[in-house]
Amino acid sequence: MPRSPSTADPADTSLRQQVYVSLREALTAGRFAPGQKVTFRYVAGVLGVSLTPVREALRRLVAEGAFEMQPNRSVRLPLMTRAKVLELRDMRMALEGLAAEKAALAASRDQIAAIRRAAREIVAARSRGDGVTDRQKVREFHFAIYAAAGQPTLLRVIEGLWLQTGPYMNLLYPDFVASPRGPAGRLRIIEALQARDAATAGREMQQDIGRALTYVADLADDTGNIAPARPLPARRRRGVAAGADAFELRAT
Amino acid sequence: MPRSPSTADPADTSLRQQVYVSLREALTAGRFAPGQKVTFRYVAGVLGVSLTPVREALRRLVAEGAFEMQPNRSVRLPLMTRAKVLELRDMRMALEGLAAEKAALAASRDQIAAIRRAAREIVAARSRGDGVTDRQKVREFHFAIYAAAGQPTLLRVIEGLWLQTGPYMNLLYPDFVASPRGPAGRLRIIEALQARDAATAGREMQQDIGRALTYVADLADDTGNIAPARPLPARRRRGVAAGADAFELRAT
DNA sequence: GGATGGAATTTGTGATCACAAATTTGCATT
DNA sequence: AATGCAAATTTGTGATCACAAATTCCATCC
Repeated sequence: MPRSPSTADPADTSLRQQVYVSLREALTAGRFAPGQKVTFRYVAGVLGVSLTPVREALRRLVAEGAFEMQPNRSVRLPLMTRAKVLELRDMRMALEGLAAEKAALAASRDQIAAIRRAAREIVAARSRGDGVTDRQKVREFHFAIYAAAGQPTLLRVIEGLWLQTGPYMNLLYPDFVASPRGPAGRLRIIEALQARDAATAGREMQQDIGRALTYVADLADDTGNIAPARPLPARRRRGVAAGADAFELRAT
Repeated sequence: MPRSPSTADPADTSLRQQVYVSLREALTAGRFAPGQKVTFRYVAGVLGVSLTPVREALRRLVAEGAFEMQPNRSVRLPLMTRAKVLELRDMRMALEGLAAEKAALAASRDQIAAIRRAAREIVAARSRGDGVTDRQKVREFHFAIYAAAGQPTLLRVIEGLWLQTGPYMNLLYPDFVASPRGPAGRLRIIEALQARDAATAGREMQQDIGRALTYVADLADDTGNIAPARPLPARRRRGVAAGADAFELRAT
């Protein structure tokens, strides 16, 4: 068993890995617009490396579905149609439900404490209106559970699915939080983990994900346009294109 | 939606893709031994290409979990422990069950006919003792169903999971067939698809996979050794290493 | 005889180059 | 002003090279 079951191996210091992590973070932070074309040389230029590591990092992200390759051999951020959101919803319900079941059976006292802490921090951040911390802690809450399941392959696949939904969850963030989701669902999950009740933990996790992504699906049409209920603050236009913000290579 | 939802895009004529397909086939055919190290230059030499396309193809397979990268930065075929088989079993039950449900709702008359045909050919091949055709048709039967579900992302992830179990299913083939699996389960699946009974189709698919992989799990120990009930015909030793057979670049 | 240390070899990584496919640009024509 | 077409530019692909990390080999020593 490799030391790090996650895809972001901190022991890997290769440029390829650094580029991969940078792109992943930029993706999660919503710094690519839907349908935006990403060229190898542009990424290489921004990060100050040659094409070689960029190629490998970008190709990996294509393999993971985070980017898509077009027939004319250019790489773009995929558009998110309503059908694709629903497909991802059902896959995430199945796999993250499974992970929650496993976590209920395997989570240690310390791991449950960490999960509970993340849940508290979500509430705190949301009451402050701190969206960045909110999203970060939501992710932390979920992955603390999935890591506690102790299933490295399952974890890797779930990470891949988040990578595909991530950019859009971010794009729709204000609406997403306004959706009917309070801390109650999370508390029920934690309770089930504590009680080692795998069936309930799985079911509650499925409901949580199902509600969230059904809501997101209703914001997407069939042509790949995402339509936020309220217009987004600035520079982010719906539809294709819009200029890319630069992203920096994380500190080494 | 890309023309080919599968990972093996026939329209892609790049060397990278050809190397990827070659490695994939060699993997599925069991031409790599568990734990066997695979060097870039060896693959490049056998296929008569430079390192560049080999790197990208092999890295993609690492990203898909078909190979694993060691801390000393060499690429190997992962060992298959009992725990990993069980993990893959549960993931496959969840996702292939989901795919069967979707297929029950979406499969066309023609698609169901193709599924039925594959099921018949499995029976025929098995009665002839034709293992190669048997395995091929089993794969065809399953993927005909998953393709009928019309969910490209789901299909891609399932293909990735098969790529991880494939080499070992092959290794254990004689035992696997001897396991208590007849055509009955497959017929029940087809019946459910025909009746558009999603719940039953999903449940039957889960049972089929659950039975098969539980059986395989019992043949694996915790150290990564696969122990066939009867010794395998020849040159294939259990445990680490054993020389690699060459594999050829498919006709272009 | 087995352990040890350093040289020789193997092997992955990143940069660079040549080239062909795709895209954009710019100009001429209707 | 819209259209067609060729030149110019952009961009992905594959090969090659230099280099450092890892591995193997082999002589030497206890």
